[in-house]
Amino acid sequence: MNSPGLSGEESGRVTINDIARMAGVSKKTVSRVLNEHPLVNEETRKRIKQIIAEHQYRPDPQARGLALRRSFLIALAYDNPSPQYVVNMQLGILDTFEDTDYQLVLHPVDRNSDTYIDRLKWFVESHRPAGIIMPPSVSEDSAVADLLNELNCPYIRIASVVLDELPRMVRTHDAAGAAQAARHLASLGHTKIAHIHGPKSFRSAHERMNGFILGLSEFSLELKPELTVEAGYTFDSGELAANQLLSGRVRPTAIFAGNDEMAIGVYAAARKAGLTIPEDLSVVGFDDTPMAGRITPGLTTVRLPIRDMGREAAKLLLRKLAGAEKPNISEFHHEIVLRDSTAKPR
Amino acid sequence: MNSPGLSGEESGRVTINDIARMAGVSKKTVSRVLNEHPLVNEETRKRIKQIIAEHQYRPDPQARGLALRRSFLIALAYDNPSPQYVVNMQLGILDTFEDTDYQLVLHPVDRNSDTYIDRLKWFVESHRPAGIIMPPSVSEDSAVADLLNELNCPYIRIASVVLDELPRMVRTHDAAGAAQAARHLASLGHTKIAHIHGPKSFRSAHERMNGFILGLSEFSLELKPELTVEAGYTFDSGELAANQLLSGRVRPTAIFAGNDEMAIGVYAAARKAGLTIPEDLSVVGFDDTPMAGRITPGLTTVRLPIRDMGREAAKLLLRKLAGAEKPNISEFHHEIVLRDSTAKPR
DNA sequence: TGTGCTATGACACCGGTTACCATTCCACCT
DNA sequence: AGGTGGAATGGTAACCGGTGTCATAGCACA
Repeated sequence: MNSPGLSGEESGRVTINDIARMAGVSKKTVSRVLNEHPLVNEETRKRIKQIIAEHQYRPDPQARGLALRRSFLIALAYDNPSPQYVVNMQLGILDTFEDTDYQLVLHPVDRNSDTYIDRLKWFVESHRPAGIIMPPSVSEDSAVADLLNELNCPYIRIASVVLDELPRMVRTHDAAGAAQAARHLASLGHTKIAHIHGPKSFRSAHERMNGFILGLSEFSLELKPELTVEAGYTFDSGELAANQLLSGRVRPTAIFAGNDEMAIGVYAAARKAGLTIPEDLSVVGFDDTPMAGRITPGLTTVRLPIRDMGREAAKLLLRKLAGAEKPNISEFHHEIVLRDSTAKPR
Repeated sequence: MNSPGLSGEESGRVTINDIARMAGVSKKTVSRVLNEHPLVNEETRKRIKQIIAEHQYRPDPQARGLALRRSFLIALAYDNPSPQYVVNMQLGILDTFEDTDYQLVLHPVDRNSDTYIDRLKWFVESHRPAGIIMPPSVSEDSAVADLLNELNCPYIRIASVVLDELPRMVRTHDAAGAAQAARHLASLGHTKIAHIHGPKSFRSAHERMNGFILGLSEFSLELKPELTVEAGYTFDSGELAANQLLSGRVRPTAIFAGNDEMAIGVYAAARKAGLTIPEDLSVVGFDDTPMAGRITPGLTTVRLPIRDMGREAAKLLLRKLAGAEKPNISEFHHEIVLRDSTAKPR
């Protein structure tokens, strides 16, 4: 009814050409408005914005991407086995992307395969994602980082240690969190304290163990080698490790597990050994998975705000894409969640 | 060293023009080969394929999408609150997409917001996904289906009931699974059997209850109204419902919960009431979440192969995109997993 | 009159696809 | 034997919907 001389009004999609025609300018000017280019007359800008709003025009991301030689996809490259972790990370990232044009695509990585680097390369080369977010342990993989640098693909790493010369990452303080666990157990009066740590290939496993040792040292305690076992961050491996500890020469009165999964494994082992938690054995986990609150007795654990971290990682990435030069680190701190799995030794 | 006369060899990306030049044909012919068009000389086709392979040429999905007026994105539109479910669904879908050009993007839906339809519309219109996969309960939302039909966007629904005139979906048989649970409890000798069902807004909750009733009826048992409680598929609501059941006039000797979360809530309630599982109370869940196997005693539950379902949903979608006209349903069946939470009543 | 800045447009280009046309070759018809 | 129609094949140009480069017009200021 309005905009006379417009032929394609009924043909479905509104394009930049339509907007340009209606505003009586060239499409280049509309493009300038879309991209917040400064050299546009204020009047013109307002008029075009008005028309864009009226017609609910949205530039086509594919066309834009083609011209810009990049897409509006952000990939999450992950290999964390915990559904809880993965989902919360996704949700956090999506929170940030909510009103942007960016879409989150999933790129699970199997670091045991011998093609994961090729697959990633292939993905980046052909889909040209705007950026990549990597939680541990992909974030700790230098082969991946090298590849992305080579391909000039922006990325954000989430890790518990500083990994880049030019740091651009979300940093957690696993060591500090583990230290809290140590202080808690030590202040309850435990002295025979054991630790089940995660696989050596995970930096987080080291961080947590070192932090734990540090925390103990504040109470003049130390972590004895015979009370230290490596496991695989899984329930079964945790149970196995606990069996070993509980049947050893010195039976610990408290166990700090490197994650909740393994802590739950400790529960199973304790039950089979006829021990009651927390009376006979105190247990502390790490992660605060939902299960920690569901199980009986409730598991004392160390919480990390995964969703917030995802949100923040995405924000850092957007800032980088917007051209921010200043490198940046966002720090996140753990919080110990006291439940019913810890008590004074008897 | 080879392909003389080729100027752009070093300029980064291999394009369809490069391939055409090397093969001495027009890009149209290369395009025909890429799209499996029949009218190409067999010799030519082989030569071109050879060159494509040698140079690892991959057509740019964005350029392709622009020309085809669609993208190579498949969206997962979901609102299932269980991380376990979501992650396995994602993994299944990704299994299928592994060697295709399709990428999985996440589109969580909040059906309580009053803008979720607009957001979905906006997404589909601007990103033109090649298709959408919807698990429950989004799959049961007719407003969503109507929208997608209107926008002419292919989709696959995953649900426990047949929803489309022209069925194209992955179907589960929640009723049959629930019937297995009923048979199991009945054959152990239970007669005072209770059911905690999920929210009325979920079709699955109805299916499970109806199937359970059907299973009981085979043993001439019925589900008494006073032993039937509605809850919200969450841990807390399950615990609450169990409290109600256990303090009622007739105390049940067995409870079938509509999902594992609620079943774990029953565990908590039983413990607080001083009841031992399975001696005093048998419990059956639904879903077989990882927690079912971790908790003590192990939870007897009904398993659904989520990952397989995701894989299959993606396959159906690809088939549809490839032009298959025949409507299709893939059926999945449940399997009861016997653990230690059920026993004869005493 | 020359210089420099703002505001805008013309046009090629991103890397594919499609519509349409031209050519060759062969079978078939008169 | 020569003309004609159709299948097989491949070329050209336009197009998808944006962006970059460069040119140009208008105007203030020196």
